[in-house]
Amino acid sequence: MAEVTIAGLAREGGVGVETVRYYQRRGLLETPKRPGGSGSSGGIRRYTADDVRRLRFIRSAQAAGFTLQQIEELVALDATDDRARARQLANERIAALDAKIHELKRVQASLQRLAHECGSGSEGPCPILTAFDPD
Amino acid sequence: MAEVTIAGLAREGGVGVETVRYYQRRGLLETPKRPGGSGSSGGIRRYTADDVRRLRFIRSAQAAGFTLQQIEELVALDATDDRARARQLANERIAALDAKIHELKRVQASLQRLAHECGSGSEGPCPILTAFDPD
DNA sequence: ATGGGGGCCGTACTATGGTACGGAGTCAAG
DNA sequence: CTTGACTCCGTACCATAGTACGGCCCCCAT
Repeated sequence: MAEVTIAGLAREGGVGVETVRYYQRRGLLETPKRPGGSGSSGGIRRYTADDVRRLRFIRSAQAAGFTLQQIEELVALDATDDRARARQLANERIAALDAKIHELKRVQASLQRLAHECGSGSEGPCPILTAFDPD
Repeated sequence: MAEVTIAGLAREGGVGVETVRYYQRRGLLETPKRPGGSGSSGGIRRYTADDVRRLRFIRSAQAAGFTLQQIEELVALDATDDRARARQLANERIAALDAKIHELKRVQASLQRLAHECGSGSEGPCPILTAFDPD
């Protein structure tokens, strides 16, 4: 893949340009040097496949429930080889995801019950407020 | 259960007093009348088991991924018996939860792979940045 | 060489879901 | 009948994760 401008990077990562710039400000993405060899304030930055990977990593980690701050730590960790810490963060998150998945299933079941009770005909109360009650 | 003050309601719902007041401002919880029969600016409000149920409903619905705005609609809906709309909201959320659960499982698997690859000994790169790569 | 579409940068604004604060009122126990 | 804990209310502030804007610069095609 050829090097791209910030708009290309954003497109590859499925985010907006402003989001990329925001991640740079947060230190999650590097800001490559401007090739300013001749001009007064430099040229246009170019981004590599590595940058795309990193941006995608951020999005996946976010989907995993990591906050940007934690992702900051993960990115830093990738450089330092502190395996123990990396394992710790991963395991913490795995446990948290386990809990989250179970909770989502629980509320999903409640919703299914609600949709069912609410679904037939148009009689009766359709008890929204008690939908989650006897969990 | 006897009637309680706002602190009791908050405790029952597992939130802070300020959060209860915030929900009242948002119209998610009702604000009972102050028993101001005799004084200059009324007394202290009392909350019932119904209010506790409602507060718990809000928390569960939030856990289900509804925003407070959507919960506002659900609460309003409970009064109007618009079954079709209630069913629609429930089904939308069920589908969204399905997608979310699958995504969480996916990233959880990636984390498990990461923890495993990162877990033995202390050699090699421990590829955090590529942990989510070949999804 | 010029015009337009990006890129660059700082700063400001947004939405969501709270959390904190200060002053005044109220209530129950000692 | 005072003290101290709690309530009430308005308003202000916070963190998170962006999103928008305006001015300037750069680069490439026409």
